[in-house]
Amino acid sequence: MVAEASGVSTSTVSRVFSHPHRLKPSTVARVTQVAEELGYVPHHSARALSLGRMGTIGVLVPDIANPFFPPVIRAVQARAGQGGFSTLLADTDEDPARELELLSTLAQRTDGVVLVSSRLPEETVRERAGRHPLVLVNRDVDDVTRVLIDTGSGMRDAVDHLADLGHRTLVYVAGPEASWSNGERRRAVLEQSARRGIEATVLPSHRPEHEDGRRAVPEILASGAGAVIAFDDVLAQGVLAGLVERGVDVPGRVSVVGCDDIHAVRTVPPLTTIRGDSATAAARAVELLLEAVEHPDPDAGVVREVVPTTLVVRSSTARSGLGAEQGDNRAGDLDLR
Amino acid sequence: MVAEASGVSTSTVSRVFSHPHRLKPSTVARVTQVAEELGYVPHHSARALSLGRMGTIGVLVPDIANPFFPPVIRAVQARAGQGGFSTLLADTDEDPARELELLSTLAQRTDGVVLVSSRLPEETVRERAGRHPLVLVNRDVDDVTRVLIDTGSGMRDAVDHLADLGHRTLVYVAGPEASWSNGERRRAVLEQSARRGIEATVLPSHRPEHEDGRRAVPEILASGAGAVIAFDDVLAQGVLAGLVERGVDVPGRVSVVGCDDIHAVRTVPPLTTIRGDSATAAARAVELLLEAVEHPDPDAGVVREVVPTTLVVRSSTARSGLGAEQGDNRAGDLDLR
DNA sequence: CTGAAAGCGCTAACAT
DNA sequence: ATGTTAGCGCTTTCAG
Repeated sequence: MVAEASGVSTSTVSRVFSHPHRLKPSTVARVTQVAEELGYVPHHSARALSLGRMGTIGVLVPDIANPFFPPVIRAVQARAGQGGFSTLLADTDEDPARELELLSTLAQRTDGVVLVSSRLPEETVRERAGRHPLVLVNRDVDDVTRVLIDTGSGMRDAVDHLADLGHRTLVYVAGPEASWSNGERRRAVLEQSARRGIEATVLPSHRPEHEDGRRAVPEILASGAGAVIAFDDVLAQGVLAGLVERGVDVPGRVSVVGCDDIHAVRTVPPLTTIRGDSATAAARAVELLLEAVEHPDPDAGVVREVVPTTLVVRSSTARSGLGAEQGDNRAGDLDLR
Repeated sequence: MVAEASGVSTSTVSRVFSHPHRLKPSTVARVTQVAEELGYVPHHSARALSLGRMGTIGVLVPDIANPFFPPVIRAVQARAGQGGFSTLLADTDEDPARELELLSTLAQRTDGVVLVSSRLPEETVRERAGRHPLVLVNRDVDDVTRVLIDTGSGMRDAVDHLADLGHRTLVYVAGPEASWSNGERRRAVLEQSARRGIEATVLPSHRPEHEDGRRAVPEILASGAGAVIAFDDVLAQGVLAGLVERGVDVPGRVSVVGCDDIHAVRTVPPLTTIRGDSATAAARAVELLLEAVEHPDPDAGVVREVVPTTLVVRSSTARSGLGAEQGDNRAGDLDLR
């Protein structure tokens, strides 16, 4: 190795880059100097091979273009960086097959992976977690370490809020079938609606995309419901757009609530939504993962953490029937197709 | 290695995973079988060390939460995946110091990096490109391979469009100072405005964030300009929101144009903007990078490619003075602070 | 078609 | 405080 041009052994050079404090300051200085001049940089793979560690963790998300995920990814990167780890990111495009494939690839290249909003079957997740350090975010699988955002509770608050405003009918615009969050949210909405005497219906299976929300509007109007709760803010915003296009007053004629409080998405009117601290959840997941990576303890037991949510009331929800007298739109009845 | 439990040598196992066709099908089958059972997976770092290649490229972007980048990142991942490479992603948070640091880290862990919208000084970029395969997107530095999106030309079209609508005054809401795109766009707006006899002013230095756009509104109104061109759609959407809040009619009283055609961002009214194919640009960048990685040719010469843009006219721009008679807002004069 | 042996660049005992 | 010596797990001539 060229760095011995500074008259020391490879071990010394190695130490300069790993345990500088165990060396005479003068040598450190000299070697650093020479290395700098020669543009020498420790070879990462060699280091990883020798150390038996990659210094890298992976993050797998369903859709990097969904504004819910960037803050999560950022938080993962930030927390991993603090621990001296880099982050490998991959996007599954909401496709379970691709997710499994990428998970395998990631597993080979990292010391552990944070799997966010996995769409994989429970058994598969459990099986993968057995082979490799793995922590879940937004997915509740027994025997696998996970950190959950309790949007179910937020949904119950949302239903209460709507009930308090006098609403008796509501539709839940569902998200991806394979999403655990969607299951939680739907169940919470349905149960709490029953409890509060609200008639709730579900419009199933939407990709969390603006267009999907927009396209759900005819059905929403056809249902005649006075309120809609969407799986997330992206869908909610699409619903809002579709409603506005048809001249339906929000919140006068129908109230809309979203989920996740994606502030990057500004709406008119500002959306009532459910806020959970996804960044904290992500950071916690990384901490749990690094713990498992750095202190592998066979019988450490898995952890299940839950971060709370709160309902943020803005201007997209109002008293039921408020807009009735406006009578300026019967769009729902006109444009059902 | 455990895989010799199948009665062959390590070389054979290695070949099973690299050049299966050079082996007797029966051995391949047997070894694959055993490997599967034992859950054996080739050790990535060892492979990389031996091969002298990582099988990974890096992407560095200023802000993963800015909707302009996810499609770019996706395109990079997709194209890299086709070439059998994984993708390492990092986010610089618009901070040059962090960018340089991350670039070094990435360089160690990858075979090459795609540097998107770099905020680094030209000299630094050139210097880094000398050490490591590097291709730029949205940044024009001599002697470094790059693919550019020609938004300058789009901006000229936008100015023409506005001029044709009778506008005589305009303000350009600038993006990050260190952004090459911003430089190009500002220059194009200024030059074309001069050419068309439009009086153009610049509101400098904004982060491409909704809030920053919103906050620029008082100054925009104070300028009395009838049109605003924003650095990008994120800022434009912020401007729109700020304008709406103050009851300023768009496009009646002021026309607004954005840039990038970030369709995830729906606005009311739909935004006139400049569309460029960022995904294609990103994919090209990866192709160029992989070419350099796979066929390192010292005197290959750098490449400079430009992808074109088009002006997409929607509903946020209209004839100058259209809304004058509405007289329902003098918000600009009232709310200057 | 397959085995044996050397080496990729680094780190970690083990000397000294 | 530093040099020596083995590997880390894989790929690859070179033999057979």
